[in-house]
Amino acid sequence: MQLCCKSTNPLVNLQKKAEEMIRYRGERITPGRIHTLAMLLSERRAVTHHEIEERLKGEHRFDRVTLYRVLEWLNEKGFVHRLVNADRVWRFRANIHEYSQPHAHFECLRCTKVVCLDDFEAAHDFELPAGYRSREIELTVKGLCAECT
Amino acid sequence: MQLCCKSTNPLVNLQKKAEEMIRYRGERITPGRIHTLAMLLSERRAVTHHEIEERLKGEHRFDRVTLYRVLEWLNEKGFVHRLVNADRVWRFRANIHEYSQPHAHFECLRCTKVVCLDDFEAAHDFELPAGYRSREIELTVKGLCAECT
DNA sequence: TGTGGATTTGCAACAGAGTTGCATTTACTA
DNA sequence: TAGTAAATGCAACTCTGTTGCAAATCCACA
Repeated sequence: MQLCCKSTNPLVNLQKKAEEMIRYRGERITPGRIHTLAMLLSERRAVTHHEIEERLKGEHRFDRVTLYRVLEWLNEKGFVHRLVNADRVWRFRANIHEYSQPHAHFECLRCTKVVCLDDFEAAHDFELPAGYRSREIELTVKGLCAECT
Repeated sequence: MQLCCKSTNPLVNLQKKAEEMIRYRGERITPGRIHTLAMLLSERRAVTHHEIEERLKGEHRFDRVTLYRVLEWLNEKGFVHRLVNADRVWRFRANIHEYSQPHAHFECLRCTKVVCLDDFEAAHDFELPAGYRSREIELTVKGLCAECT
């Protein structure tokens, strides 16, 4: 299990990688998409819109609305996924490695940090009410992270 | 497994029950608390602030801020718990039956309705990163409810 | 039963995350 | 390279929830 492991590649390589990922799908390449996806590829934690905005401020000027739309687009196209925790703020994370593979999240009750627990197996069959159909299972372990213990 | 099973008791009895519950803990009785808790006791689904407001409109006039504060108080005191789903809106549910007992939630991807799956057993031990401590496990099954299938 | 004082309530104003409309700019196709 | 559909920037907006403060209410105690 690995947490928050920054890629060893320089960010430039990730920008190339992001560009390739988008081009491969036949979608339009824009600076917003490249920079945002590259940033998310470099980060294994799920990060907020605000955090992304702060981090991209240096290399590329961005309107916040544009960033919202880029994130929504990346989510729609399956490049990233998003989740919401107790502070009711969207958090985004690249889908690389595990396209559509379910995994659990850990949420720190004190600092509200969210990390992904990749080796979760969604092997549990749930008995649902009649007529209900399960599509995905989201599991969040809440507690205290190492810094907050 | 039961879903959204309205109590067979008339609402008046639930108001008495709510009052007893609060009095038993030595807390102050107010109309807001009684009506809100009674309403939540009658409902097994997790409901939003807005839904509660609508439903209480007839019997008791309420300021929305007061309702927010009542809900926060009920949550703090352990009479209800709250959860947030993909629409980033708090949902509240009475804790009766299962004080502090973990259970899963089902969230409909189309109508965003949330129901509680009571017979979930949080028997899964998770391998957490070093220094991390688990306090509770939240499990959400996402899919389509009977009406939306 | 009446009263003092801490709690709760109502109102207004605010805060933060996210959305919408629209004119301008950009990426890509032909 | 030009035309066009898509993406961007800006301003204004919505929606959920919060804060400050004066007025009303609850309840312990006399």
